[in-house]
Amino acid sequence: MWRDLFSFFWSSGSRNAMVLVSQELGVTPGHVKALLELEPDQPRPMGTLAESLHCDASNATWLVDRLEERDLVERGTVPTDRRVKTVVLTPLGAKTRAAVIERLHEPPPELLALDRDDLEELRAALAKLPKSEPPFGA
Amino acid sequence: MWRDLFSFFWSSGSRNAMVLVSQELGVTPGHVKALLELEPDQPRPMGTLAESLHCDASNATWLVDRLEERDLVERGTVPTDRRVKTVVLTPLGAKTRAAVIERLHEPPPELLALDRDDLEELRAALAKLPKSEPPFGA
DNA sequence: GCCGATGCTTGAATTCGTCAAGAGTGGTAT
DNA sequence: ATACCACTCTTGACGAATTCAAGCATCGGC
Repeated sequence: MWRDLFSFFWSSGSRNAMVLVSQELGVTPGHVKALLELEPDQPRPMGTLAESLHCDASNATWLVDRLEERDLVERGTVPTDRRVKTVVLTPLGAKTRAAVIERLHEPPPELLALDRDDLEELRAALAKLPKSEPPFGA
Repeated sequence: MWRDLFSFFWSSGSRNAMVLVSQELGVTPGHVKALLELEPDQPRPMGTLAESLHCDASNATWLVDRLEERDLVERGTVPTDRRVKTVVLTPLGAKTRAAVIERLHEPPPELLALDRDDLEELRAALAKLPKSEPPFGA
């Protein structure tokens, strides 16, 4: 049962969807992961970014450095605490992020092979899955 | 719709299941990826291994080197073409691979939270998915 | 027997990830 | 205020994973 779902995911392009997408858009998988964690016009402290990326603070620094080099994000500060540095998407960053999400949400061909009824059935069943906080894009 | 499924995989432990499993078993994620591509007692040329791993030939060389160091695989040759080197699981390798598969197939807690009816519904819907050749373990 | 194509390996460079140490700031207690 | 500890981010060292360019041996025609 679970194996069906897992195997499907593993075999379909979904497993390395992010790798493929990042190649298409000329960025690295790391860039993509980070971009997805940032909401447009919503600066975020490095710390919470590292946390939701499940990685070291120094790794977050490195990632943001790479993103900043390519004008995808900008660093900022908060007046209340001069220790924290924030990260926010630039217009280019927001655009790239939107493209990534658009591209990631394209269903794999395996799913498109299903007919309308089967799709609806699957949809209904999936709706029962507990909502683990959606990672991006509502 | 597809987004539900994708988001589920993304958010649930499944995304880094391989990382966790490899830590448990004392191998690296790279080891795991490679092990899953090898059938026991079925030597495989490096080339096709690299291909199904979607990686460079030199990367495959590097990976197999690491596996060989740990006695998980052995290199061999084919009599018909002395250029190709084959890779085959050792007994230890086969055992490790089985453990990995066993562990990977355990469903994530999110799924276990569903009640029996919902599970059955999901199962029925998934059964309609086209069979993309199962990557491992029947 | 030469010559281009093929299969693998080697070496350098890049990305990603962790850990240890440091610089700067904030908060608190004396 | 000053001393001290905690917190945030950065830097540096290192290992894992990945790619590219170059090299070596071998194969397959011609």
